[in-house]
Amino acid sequence: MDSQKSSAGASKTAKITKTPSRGRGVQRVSALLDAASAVFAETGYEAATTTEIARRAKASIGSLYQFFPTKEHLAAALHARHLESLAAVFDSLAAEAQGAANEQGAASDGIIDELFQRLLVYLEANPAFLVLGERRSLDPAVKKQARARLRGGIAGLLQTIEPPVPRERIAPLAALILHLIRMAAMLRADDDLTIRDPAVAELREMLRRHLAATQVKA
Amino acid sequence: MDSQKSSAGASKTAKITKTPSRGRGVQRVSALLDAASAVFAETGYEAATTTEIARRAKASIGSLYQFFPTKEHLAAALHARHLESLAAVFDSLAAEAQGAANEQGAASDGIIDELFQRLLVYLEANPAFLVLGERRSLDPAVKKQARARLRGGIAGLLQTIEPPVPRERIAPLAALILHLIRMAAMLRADDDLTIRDPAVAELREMLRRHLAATQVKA
DNA sequence: CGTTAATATGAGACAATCCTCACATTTGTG
DNA sequence: CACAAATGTGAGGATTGTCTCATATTAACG
Repeated sequence: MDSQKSSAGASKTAKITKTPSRGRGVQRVSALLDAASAVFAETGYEAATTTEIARRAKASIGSLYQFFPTKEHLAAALHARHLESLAAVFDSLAAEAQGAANEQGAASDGIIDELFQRLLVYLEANPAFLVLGERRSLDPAVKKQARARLRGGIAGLLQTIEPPVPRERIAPLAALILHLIRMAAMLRADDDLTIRDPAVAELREMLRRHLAATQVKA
Repeated sequence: MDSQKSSAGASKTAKITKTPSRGRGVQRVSALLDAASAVFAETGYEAATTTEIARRAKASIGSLYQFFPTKEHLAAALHARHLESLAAVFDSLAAEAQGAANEQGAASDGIIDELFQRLLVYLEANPAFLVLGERRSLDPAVKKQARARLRGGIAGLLQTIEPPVPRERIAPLAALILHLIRMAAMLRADDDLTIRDPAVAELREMLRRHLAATQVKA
């Protein structure tokens, strides 16, 4: 919900975004973010126009700039919002893994399959997230932080599976899996119907095999 | 070298690009393409300006527009040029595989490793290719054709390895490998130093394992 | 009901960029 | 050398897009 980087300083033109304090404002912001998500997904970051976003949110441009002093701020807020949603996915998945562990004594490695599935669904439903995560204007520090957060979530899940994965492989594996999921999403969005489903199947099988081989069976 | 789509019709504003007929023009075109490659790689397609490209090529904007009637035409020509180079890589690799087959009786599956390596090197040396292949304005038909060409190259190599890969797995595998290589390139460009090399290693090991398991040992 | 802070509006200032055009220069050719 | 075709030039037309601002509307609260 926090629309701007008020805490992590170094904002050159310390332009203060007005956070809505009344119900109407909150709704507007939400509608603007929704519209932005759609437009960014359709046209990409650069080609997206603030005018079009405002139009779709049934707001005037002035209204948009009341809450988001810059197109870039709008993108940042939307990106942050998506990250929150993804964090929720990780949390629920971790809870499931925990539950399974308590019942059976150990979490299944199927949790990774489940993760793969859910993230894929999320990314297909919210293509703007990938667009925003790859846009040129994204502050490298923010990008790094976002990646670290996602990798951390995956690493957390990797730690729970049984038989275990060697400690030192967890970090690179998490990075790999994150990229694989993004790749699967791109693959589904881009490619030919006849090729994309078999290719995604091949990808998942490859990952399962690799994971199984990496777990220490001893 | 063919700068425009003179053959495969359906060009709406059938604007005819002037192909250089004198040596000076050929050099200009080459310099412009080089400059474009650099600028596109640095800033992405949309943020790249024709003015900057002309400046780097030490040409005037007028000169640029003499040979490329549109920024988009320039991008298309550059994309085509990169595709040619990549085709050359595939050819040389196929020749090697053929040579190895004649000497030892069967091509090694190490040829895929070699492919991976060479494409990775090419993509790192020519980041503009990825930029152009993913730009929003890229004609879907052209994109499809480019992908098919690359997949075809990989499929050709897959067919030569011994023990063989089942026929019906070749196409999806080729698609998968193509995406994996792109992913590896992005991974190297994007990620943290401490994570990227282990992650790429993990990726290559995963692919090797998957390939080995897919080959019919019988 | 009256005051005031929040929210809404859209014309247009300002800047950036693609591309054109009228004209200049170079170079191959008879 | 004379001529024509190819190539070179850069000011500026035309368009587009971000963001500002003066002003209008809404709604919470005593």
